[in-house]
Amino acid sequence: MTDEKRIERLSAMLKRRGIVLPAFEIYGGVSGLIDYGPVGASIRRRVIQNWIEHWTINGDIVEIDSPTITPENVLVASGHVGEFNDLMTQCENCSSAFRADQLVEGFHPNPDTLDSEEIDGILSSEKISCPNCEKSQWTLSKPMNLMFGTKIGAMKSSRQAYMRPETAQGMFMLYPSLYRHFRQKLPFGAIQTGKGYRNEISPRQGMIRLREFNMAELEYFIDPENPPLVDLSMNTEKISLIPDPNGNKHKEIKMTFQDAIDNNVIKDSTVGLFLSKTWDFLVRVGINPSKIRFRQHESNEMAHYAEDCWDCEILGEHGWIECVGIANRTCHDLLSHEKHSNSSSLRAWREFEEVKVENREILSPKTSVLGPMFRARAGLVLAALENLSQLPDNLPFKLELSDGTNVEITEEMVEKKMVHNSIAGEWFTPHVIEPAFGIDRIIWHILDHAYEETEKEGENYNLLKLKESVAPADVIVLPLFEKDGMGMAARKLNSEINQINGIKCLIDSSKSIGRRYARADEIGVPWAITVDHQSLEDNTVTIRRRDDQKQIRAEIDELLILINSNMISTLF
RNA sequence: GCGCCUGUAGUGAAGGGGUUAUCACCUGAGGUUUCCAACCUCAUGUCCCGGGUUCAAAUCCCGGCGGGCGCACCA
Repeated sequence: MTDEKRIERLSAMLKRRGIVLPAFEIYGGVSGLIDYGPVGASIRRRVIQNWIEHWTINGDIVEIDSPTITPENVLVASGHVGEFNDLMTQCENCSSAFRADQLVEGFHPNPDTLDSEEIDGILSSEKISCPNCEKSQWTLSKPMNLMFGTKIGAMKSSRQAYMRPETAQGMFMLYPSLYRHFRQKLPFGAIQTGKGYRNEISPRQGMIRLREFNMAELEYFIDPENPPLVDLSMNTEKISLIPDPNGNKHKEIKMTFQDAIDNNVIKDSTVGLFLSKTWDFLVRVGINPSKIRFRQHESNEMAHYAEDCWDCEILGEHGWIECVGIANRTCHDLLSHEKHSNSSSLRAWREFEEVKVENREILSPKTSVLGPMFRARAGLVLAALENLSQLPDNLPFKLELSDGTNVEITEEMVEKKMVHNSIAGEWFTPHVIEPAFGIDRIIWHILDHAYEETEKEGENYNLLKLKESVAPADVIVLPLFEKDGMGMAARKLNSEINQINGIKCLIDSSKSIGRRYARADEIGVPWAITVDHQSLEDNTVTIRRRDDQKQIRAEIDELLILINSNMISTLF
C-alpha cells in the first residue's frame, strides 16, 4: 500500500511546483511546520472556502472567528491543561514511555498531586518495574505539555496563556451570542477555520502530523431530548464502517448511512447526519470515495470529553489516516465552562409541551407589619416564611429562623393565599456534536488522489486531476507564440477572465506550447485556452481539457459566458 | 524522546582529504517553431549549520538542525 518512491516523487513535485514545502528552509527547517507556496496557498484557500460553503448553505450554521491565543483558565475548564501536564517517564532499558502518576498508583494516595522529584523518588525507592520489560530504570520524569505556552502582557501583570490546541473553545466562548443570534432556538451550529497548535513530540509523515496546522471545526448544539430529525435515505451509497471495535474486532461493514442509523450501528442520529455530510464534503473536494471509511473510537482512545466518536479515515500513501473526527461531546464543555466561569449563560430554554401549573397555598407576609416589628431580623423572617415546607394548621405559630432562634407569627402579620405558579419550561445545557477536520491532512489526500503518473510518448508525464472547485486556478491562457499579436491578445483575454468574480486565470508564454501544457497539468489547472493565428482572424480560441487533452474551438464571447457560469465542460 | 538509515543547484542524482565539484531535467534571455516537456546559443544557481582533526575538509570525527523508518507519544 505504501509506495515510498511515489511519495518521494509526489513530494518532490509539490516542492518544485510551489505547492507544499518545508518551512524556514534556509535556516535548516523546523520539523512539523510547512509552507503552502504560491500554488498550494490557492488550493488551501479553495478547500477551506468549499468547506465553509458546505456547512453554511442551510442557514442553521454560521461562521465565527476567535483568537488563537487562549488564556489558561479557558483551557483549564476544557480539560486541556490537566490532560496535557502529565509527568512522563521512560524506561531506560526498553524506551517505553509511561505516565509517571499511573506507575506509582498504589504507592501513593494521590499520585497526580506529586511533583516530578517526589515521583522520581517513589519510582526508585519502590523499585517500580516497567510494565513492558520489567526492568526498573527510569529516566527523570518530565511534564509533557503538548500546548505552546505564552504570556499575555508583560512583567508582573502577565497572564499565562496557550496557543489554542483546537478551535472549538472559541465556539463555546461565543455560545451566548450564538444563542441570541439564532433567536434562542436549537439546533444551531457555528464553524471556525484557522490555525491550531500542538507541540508534538515527534512530527512525522510530511503533512500528516504538524505542530501548527489548519483546522476546521463545527460545533452543532442540540437539545438531547429533541434531536433534529434525520433522514438520509437520499444517500444510497454504501459506506465502509468499522463499528464497535471492542465487540467484533474491527469488522468492516458496508451499508448506507440510513441503514446504519436504523440498525443502531451509529447510535446517535445527529452523529450519523454529520458522518454523511462529511462524506459529501470529502467527495466534493476530490477525495476518492472508495478510499473513505468511518471507524468508531475504542473506548480507551476516546477523548476526555467525548461520548461517542467516529473517525473518518482516508486511504493514501501513508495508509489509513484519521482526517476528520466526529464526536458527541455531550454537555461536557458548556457545563464545565459554566462552573469555571460562574456564568449562567451557557444554557438553552426548553419549553414544555404543556405548561405545568402548580397551585400552592402560602403565607404571604404583610411587610408593613413585619418590618417595624422585627426590624433588622425582618429579612430572616421573610426568608423563613418563604421556605416553609408545610403551612401551620393554626395561627399563631412558632417560626424557626435560619439563625436558630424562634419568633411567633400572628394572624396580623400574614395572609393565607393560593398562588398559581405556571412553569412553561426549563433551562438545560445543550449537547454538542463536533465534526473536526484536519485540513492539511485532507489537502494531502486530495493531492495524493489527484496525482497521476502516466506516460506520454515514452516520457513520464504527471498531472494533478484536481476537481475544478479546488484547482489553484480555473483556467490558463497560453499564446501559441508571443509574436504577431498573439501574446497581446492572450494578455487581453487573461485580464478579461480575471475580471469575472471568483475566477482565477493564469497566463504563461515562455517556452514551447507542449511544455506549458505540461506545467499547467502538473499543478492541476483544468482548462487551458490557447490563442493562435486563427484567433486573431475570427475571435475564436481552443479550449483544452486537462484530463484527456481533448481540444475544441469556441468563440471568445461564448467562452467568457461559460467561464462565468462554471460551464466550460458543456463544450465537450 | 530512543534506535537504525540519511542530508550535494529549483528537482532528481553521481562523486569525494588537494586546481575552477559532475550530470540530467528545471528556470531565465535570445533564436527557431502553425498545438502537447522538440531543437540551437548563452546565462543563473549547489556540497544543511557549528565545532574539531589537518598544511589543506564538501569529503574524516563530534554536536546541532532537517528528512525517512521502527519503538514510544498523538487528549
